[in-house]
Amino acid sequence: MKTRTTTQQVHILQYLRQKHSHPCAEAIHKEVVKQLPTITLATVYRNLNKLVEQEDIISFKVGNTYHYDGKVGDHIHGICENTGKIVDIEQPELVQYVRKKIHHHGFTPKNIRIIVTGTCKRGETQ
Amino acid sequence: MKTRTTTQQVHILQYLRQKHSHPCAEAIHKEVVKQLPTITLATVYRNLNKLVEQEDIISFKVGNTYHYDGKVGDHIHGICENTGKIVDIEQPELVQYVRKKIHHHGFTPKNIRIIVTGTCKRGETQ
DNA sequence: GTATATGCAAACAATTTGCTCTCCT
DNA sequence: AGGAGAGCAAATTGTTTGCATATAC
Repeated sequence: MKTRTTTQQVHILQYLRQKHSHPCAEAIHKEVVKQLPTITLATVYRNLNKLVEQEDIISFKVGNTYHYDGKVGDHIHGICENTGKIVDIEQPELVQYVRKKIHHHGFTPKNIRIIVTGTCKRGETQ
Repeated sequence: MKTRTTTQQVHILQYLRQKHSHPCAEAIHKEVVKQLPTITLATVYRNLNKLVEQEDIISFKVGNTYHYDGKVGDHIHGICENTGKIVDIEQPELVQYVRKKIHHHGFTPKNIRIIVTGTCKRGETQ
């Protein structure tokens, strides 16, 4: 089953690449529908699943909801309990180090998701 | 609203403390219902939520489902793509190290969840 | 005794699926 | 032309909730 590049897919991927928040499917739909008025939430989900499979984007759960991220490199996600925001913690060497340690421990890692709850700088001043 | 210790809660907590897998609510219900035939899935969920809030247990998502763990100390969860099992990767110092690094990076961490997909030792020989 | 927790069934929210039609290639 | 994808609506899954009754304190 060869995959086909559709307008919808292009828009979704573009949006995720450009946007550096970590929107959920509904937020993505809300945005993309502005340019493609007929696109449905189901289509957004189907495309997101495809993009994740192709490793063009990554996904992770917060609460009950999947969030999507156009940045695929190793990084850490921080969920600020005060601002509610999901922030990127760019520490690729740290993730690399964790990866190595886990491997030494006898588990061959593929994907590593590190999700931290706590407070970001902005959140602390609230 | 002061909390009350019920038979149901005791059984659920006991089960999670003793069992070192990482069952989901349904699996817990399946087990606990053997001793408490009238307990419902809703009650299991209510108690699990309470226990998580009280920090007697921890929870984390894999795929669409919450999994629960009676072990609350810092550790890493490995999801083996071959066996399907969730294994504990006991590396408390590593998690401590990650915690420290994240703090230095400007995010004050509370809970850290590290979830790795890959293959465990047993999975590799399959 | 009183209020919190249970059991039951119904509600919910996020995500998926079946079907028909569209439109890439 | 042929088939992957879109759109729509309905289904499914995991989890939560409202209400009457049971039970812990």
